[in-house]
Amino acid sequence: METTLVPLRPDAAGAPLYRLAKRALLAAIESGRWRGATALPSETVLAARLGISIGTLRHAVDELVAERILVRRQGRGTFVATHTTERFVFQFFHVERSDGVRDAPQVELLSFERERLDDEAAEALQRRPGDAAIAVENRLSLQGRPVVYDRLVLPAVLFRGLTEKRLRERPSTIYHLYQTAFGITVVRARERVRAVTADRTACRVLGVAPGSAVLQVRRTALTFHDKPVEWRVSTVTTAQHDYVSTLAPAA
Amino acid sequence: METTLVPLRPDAAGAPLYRLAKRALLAAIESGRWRGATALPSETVLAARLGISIGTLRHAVDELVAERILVRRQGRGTFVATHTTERFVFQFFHVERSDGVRDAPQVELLSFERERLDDEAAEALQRRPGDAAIAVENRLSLQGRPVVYDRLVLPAVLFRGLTEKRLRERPSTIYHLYQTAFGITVVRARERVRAVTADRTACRVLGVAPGSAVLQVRRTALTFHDKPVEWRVSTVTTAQHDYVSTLAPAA
DNA sequence: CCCAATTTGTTCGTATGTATA
DNA sequence: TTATACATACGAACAAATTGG
Repeated sequence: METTLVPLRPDAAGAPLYRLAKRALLAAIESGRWRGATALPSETVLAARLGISIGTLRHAVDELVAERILVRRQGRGTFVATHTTERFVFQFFHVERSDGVRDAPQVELLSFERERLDDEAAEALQRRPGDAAIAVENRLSLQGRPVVYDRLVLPAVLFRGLTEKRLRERPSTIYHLYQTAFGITVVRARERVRAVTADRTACRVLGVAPGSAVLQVRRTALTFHDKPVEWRVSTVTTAQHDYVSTLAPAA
Repeated sequence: METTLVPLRPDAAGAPLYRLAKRALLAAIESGRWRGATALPSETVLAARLGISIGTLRHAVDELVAERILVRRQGRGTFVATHTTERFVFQFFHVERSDGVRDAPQVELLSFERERLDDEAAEALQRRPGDAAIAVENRLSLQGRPVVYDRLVLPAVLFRGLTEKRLRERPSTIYHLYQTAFGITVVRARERVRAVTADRTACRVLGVAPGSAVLQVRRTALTFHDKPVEWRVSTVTTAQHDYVSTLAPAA
């Protein structure tokens, strides 16, 4: 599905030009055309292709940068944001040591299974209960200490060809694998947190005492247009760590 | 301390003009000159006063709007953001019903006392242990159900003249009171969440069973230049509610 | 109800500075 | 050094929302 950048025509709804430009860019980004290390065409070229002024194009790109979908680098170009370890840690991983030290977690794969969506996962993923799914369990450790027990559920249709081996041998983060191997870019996530008492599995995986209070984080990871692509329930020991709410825009 | 808007002069560090403009605007905002319902001078006027072009001024204002310090309204003007109930609910209150219904909480004042800063509060507020402080306890209910038990600690120096009566008779949110009565504008907050077992006080205030798991949220509320002005520990029952992490920039 | 004044929102164009390869 | 890319800054014109007469 190759989209082409053509001169923009006014919208029925009367949307401003820069939003039309944003939509056009987003469609091109979704098509995967600019994935990887190659930069987008320069602002001059993009503006010319879309038949708009450079200022208007910049307005569109500004918004995509604010949404962390694009990254601009002066002198180099504009790129589709990739899921490097840094981005994972700072945008999607919200657990850090109580003294404030942030660190990338070490991940251990505990299980990989094919299953069916239960009601909760189905609702979160906007699919039907019983649809084919892949369930993955991970243990995340910080400074050698087990801290998070993750259970991921993925719609099988979106991740055809995903095997335990591929998951195990990925060179970078899971979201980076989604992006490079399946063309699925996670752009943001919704998380809801509650306190529960640790169940047997959590006790075993995290080594906490039965009955201790742990955090349960329910995450829906979204790609473009807020389409859900992953459902994840994380159990977090907060004996020596905290869940940190994403901070507001930087000064 | 009345600051004046005068033509900008280049910076020693070579900072861009729009950042100098932003700093100048921020200083004027902090001085309290534009607090309340009155709009800022129009963009044309501000640009003229600062001796810069309208585009450059808009760049500066754009950033302040992104940081939720200013609010623009087409046809009306630009205003200093106020702590209305809406802003409180959407920017600073992170608890909502598990089914996703967001609602403004009803607040009950439980206690109001003068005390001294303990080590933890002192560190969070960047003050010395033993400094004079005011401690306030609140119970927040949603749909008539007690959900949050808040304990606030305020440095007494910043809130001279704060009495139980004034707190009780405030017409709007607590942050609105800070803003209007003490000239303290909370612009953002840092929160760290952990799971704990409810202590006696929490059980009594929230009516939960002893030993149940509850959330503990530690918040440092910040004003301009990230200066801490309030330390708050909230205990949240998540039997029927969730703590929702602030969502990324909207599409 | 419409008109006029005011204010922000959008769009265009141009020139120059700064970082990178 | 040179070319290219984004960053900053200026100015102008018109559109859209709001307010008050």
